[in-house]
Amino acid sequence: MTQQTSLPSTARSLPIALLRAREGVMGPIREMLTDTGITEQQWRVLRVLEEFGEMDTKTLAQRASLLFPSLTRIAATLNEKGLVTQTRDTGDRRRQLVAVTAEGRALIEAHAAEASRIAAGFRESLGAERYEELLDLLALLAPKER
Amino acid sequence: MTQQTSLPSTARSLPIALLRAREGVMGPIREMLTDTGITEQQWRVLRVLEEFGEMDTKTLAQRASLLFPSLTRIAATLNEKGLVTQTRDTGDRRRQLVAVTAEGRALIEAHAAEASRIAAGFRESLGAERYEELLDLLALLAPKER
DNA sequence: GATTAGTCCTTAACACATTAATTATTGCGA
DNA sequence: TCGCAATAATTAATGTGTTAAGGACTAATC
Repeated sequence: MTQQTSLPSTARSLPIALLRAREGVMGPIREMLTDTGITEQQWRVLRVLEEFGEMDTKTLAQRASLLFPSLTRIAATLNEKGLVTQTRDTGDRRRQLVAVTAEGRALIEAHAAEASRIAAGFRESLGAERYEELLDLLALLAPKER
Repeated sequence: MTQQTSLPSTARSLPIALLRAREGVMGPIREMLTDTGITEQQWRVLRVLEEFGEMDTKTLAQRASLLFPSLTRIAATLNEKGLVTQTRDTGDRRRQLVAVTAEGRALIEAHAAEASRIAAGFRESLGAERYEELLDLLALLAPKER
């Protein structure tokens, strides 16, 4: 009596499908980032800071979808590159505030046109309706807020 | 005159949405894998080998969505654990063939029930129709075959 | 059959992901 | 105020992702 529980074929596996879709999407983006000298995660951090302004690292980690230990290194790297500042919260010295510098903003703006062109390309390739639908479906799978 | 090219809000960014969806999906799966002693990628390799049988590493890497250097390390690790075998192709000694062992198969079967329960859970939470639709949309974004 | 190019795989180097342990600071209660 | 739990951040350890370079073998060309 072998159990023979039917695992889904790897070809229709949701985790693998998500992985492969992300590979496909990141391809052109990685090309763009190559000549910025920063990584995909560093770009995400800058984007979030530019959109929402200075914030504490906990909020930053959530918005950029990064774990704390990763953010520690990334913030330090971006600081060394002069793209962000790190300051202690005077009220609670455990907390750290991060903000994008003028140089960081300049880096984003220098590539904003290409980045939005790439994003628009994917939107167009799926069609606006299916694209929005996809984003909604993906949001349903995201981890619940805590 | 600031340029003000409209980058999509990070909240509606496709790469970030894919990342967060994957986090959500991997949560329960990671829990399951914790007591197997193997990683998510190692599990993927075993799954592919169990589904398709022995194959060369190039094919294996494609089916498991892994880059070659990663697969080199992962196959070596799985070999040490006694979960796969690695043999040279006698016809072309550059090539390597990988196969799952009985022990590897046993590991999969020991967790197949829980794995398929998790997969079914996601399918149910979205509804079968939207679930299939999601897989189709994701497939459209995957890298083109070469 | 020696040179050359191409293919398969490995190694190296650096950055990130994940989990766990550690440090620094704050807040609370005996 | 002393200790102790809770929170914010860092460090450590292991494994993977990515790019580039290297090594081994094969195939093509002359």
